[in-house]
Amino acid sequence: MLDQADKVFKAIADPTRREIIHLLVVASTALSITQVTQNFEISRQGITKHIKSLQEAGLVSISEQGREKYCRVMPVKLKVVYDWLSAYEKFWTDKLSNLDDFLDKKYGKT
Amino acid sequence: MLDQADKVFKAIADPTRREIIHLLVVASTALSITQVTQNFEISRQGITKHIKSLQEAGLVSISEQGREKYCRVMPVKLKVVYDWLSAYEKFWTDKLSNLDDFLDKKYGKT
DNA sequence: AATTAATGCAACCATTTTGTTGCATTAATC
DNA sequence: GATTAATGCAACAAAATGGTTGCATTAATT
Repeated sequence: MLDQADKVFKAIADPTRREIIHLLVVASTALSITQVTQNFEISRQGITKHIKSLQEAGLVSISEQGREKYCRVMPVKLKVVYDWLSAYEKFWTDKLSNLDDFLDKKYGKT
Repeated sequence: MLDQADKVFKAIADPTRREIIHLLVVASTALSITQVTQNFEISRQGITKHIKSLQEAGLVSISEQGREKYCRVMPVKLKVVYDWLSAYEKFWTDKLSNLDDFLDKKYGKT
């Protein structure tokens, strides 16, 4: 069984799913499955599968309303990715600390 | 053909590959394929395949030295993920800006 | 009540992924 | 020169992925 973080990483690995996330954030409102589908070239069932995987990752929550299912994005769930990345962030945000690391290693930590 | 960003997202989707990245960052030195393998339960060939996918994503660079291949991690390549995330970062870093967005929408932007 | 629209369910398919094993090759060591 | 160690190459297999289609169900509309 994949843990939640794993599901999020897998969910965002697919470009279509990243686009769905983007669409729902930009829409800034819940969209039905049909409405989501209209923004893509693939079939409704294809979209449904993607949404299911997003839902299992917690990235999308669904509320039923009559015969429609409204999908709302939960961007906060992307935080696990952000947290994982934060351990490596220093490698691109702070050139100086890279140099520090380098010098620490070369001349010994003070 | 997958673009580079896509390869990075796919590369980090696998937990073993995320562990390899972590191992190489912690090691803070290049490790041979055999050395990497010793830190996992799976076969050398399994590791080799993972390293190949990390290499194709640009996340690992390899230098040959005699009969050995040394793997060095290039964490800066994770920046594409960070950049993608930055569009959503506001949803967990700043509660106030969420409220601002909400009020902007409800009462109109000033 | 009949029709239409939104979705669910299931089967199917091709491709990719994640792993394995066996054997070959090449480089280092005794 | 023979042996050992690090890796490459190739075949294989199981499972997951990303997509399709056909038909059923349920809810809304006319």
